[in-house]
Amino acid sequence: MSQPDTKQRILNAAEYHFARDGYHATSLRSITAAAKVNLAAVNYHFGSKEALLEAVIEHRLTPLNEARFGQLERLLKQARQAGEVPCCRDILRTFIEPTLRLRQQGSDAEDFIALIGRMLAEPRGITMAIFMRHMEPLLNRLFQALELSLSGVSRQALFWRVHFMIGSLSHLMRCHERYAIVPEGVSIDVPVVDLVEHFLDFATAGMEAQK
Amino acid sequence: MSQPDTKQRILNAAEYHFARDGYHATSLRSITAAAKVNLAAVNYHFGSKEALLEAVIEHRLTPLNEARFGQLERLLKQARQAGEVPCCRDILRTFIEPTLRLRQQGSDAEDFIALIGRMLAEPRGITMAIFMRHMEPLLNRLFQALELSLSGVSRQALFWRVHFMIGSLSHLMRCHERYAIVPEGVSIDVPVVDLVEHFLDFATAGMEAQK
DNA sequence: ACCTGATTAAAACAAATGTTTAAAACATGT
DNA sequence: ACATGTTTTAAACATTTGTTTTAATCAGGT
Repeated sequence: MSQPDTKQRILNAAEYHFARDGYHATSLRSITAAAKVNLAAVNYHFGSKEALLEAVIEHRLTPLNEARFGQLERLLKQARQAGEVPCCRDILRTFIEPTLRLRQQGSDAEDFIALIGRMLAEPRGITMAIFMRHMEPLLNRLFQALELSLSGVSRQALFWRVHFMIGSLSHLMRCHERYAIVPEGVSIDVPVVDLVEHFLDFATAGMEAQK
Repeated sequence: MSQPDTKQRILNAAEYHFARDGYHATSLRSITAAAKVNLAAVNYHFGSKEALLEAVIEHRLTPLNEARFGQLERLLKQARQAGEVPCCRDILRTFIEPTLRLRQQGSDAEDFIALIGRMLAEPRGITMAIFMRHMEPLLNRLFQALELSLSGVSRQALFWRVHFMIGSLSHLMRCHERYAIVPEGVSIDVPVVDLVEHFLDFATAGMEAQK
């Protein structure tokens, strides 16, 4: 009864604390305390703090990226069969929707989404390297698809726009409730579906912008 | 010959290292080593590591925000006198241009811009609190101006779009040269003027997007 | 019941952290 | 030249960090 889930408990606690406080500001002791396991368990099961981070990433990012990849391929195939070019909004949706879906309450990956956001912002080094290794193929495919759809936008401009879009997304993922700069009459607690549409409104228009 | 600039040397070194490695991952010893001052000098001149961070922020962000504020007010006044409503692109420009100008090489605040980007991404706590305290008035004013210009966009939607825009900007500020996902035929080393226009193309379209 | 390998537990380790202390060096005004 | 307040220096401080060690505990097969 004790062994089976201790590894999982560590993963969950690590996810939570890495997401909340960042990699460097999180100590193994706070993780093991939250997971109610012995301090040495981390090094026993994962080898090191860094390997633990990679395990957390691997555990969540792999399925997420598979979902994103699958949806994108499906869309492209569908369009190809219809002899059309997929529209920008649909392409972006394949990337954004599976992501933000994880953000909704009770998704059990709620924390992870903040962690990705944070990784995209952490300084060069471990976190970024790990993250990019897992993202590169998907990002390349996404860029390729967008290039197909937005033939009017130069390669250079498209690159920057994707960059901006990723920035918007990572910022959104990172900021759950914080940011007290909420004007009157605005609610932060908006259903994820609405949030996706808000994002797609913004990002699609930005992508398609005429010079 | 020794006293006059030791404080400044610490500030510069701190700026560099905080920007490069983040607040938590930077040790006072690496700062004082780079600044070629004694370790205790930090606590003597600034009181604590946290206070040093605040000093760095204060030192750079105050003039930057004054520039942004000034440009925005000038624009609004100009429009008011002409009986017009300032266009979204111009409003955004007052915010973005002074910012990215610091990014260009040899601006001596090159590091700082990365630091802001990083602060916007660091977990709740010290950094964010310090940063927000300095940003809130300007952000409120910016929101107000945008609301005036984009009367067709709901308050709620506008809030999110500003959020996305800030995200794009902070991501851009943070990523100088990294991000190896550079497609063929794309150059990262683009003049700041061009970068500003790329950004404004994207952000303005995103802001003005029809639902 | 006993052995074997895997897991947990408590303690200790060495290294690095921010901060403080106390004395030395310096500059400045008289 | 002296005295005074400021700055610099080197050393030490108490914590905290990730990791390792050693022994205890557990589970399952024979």
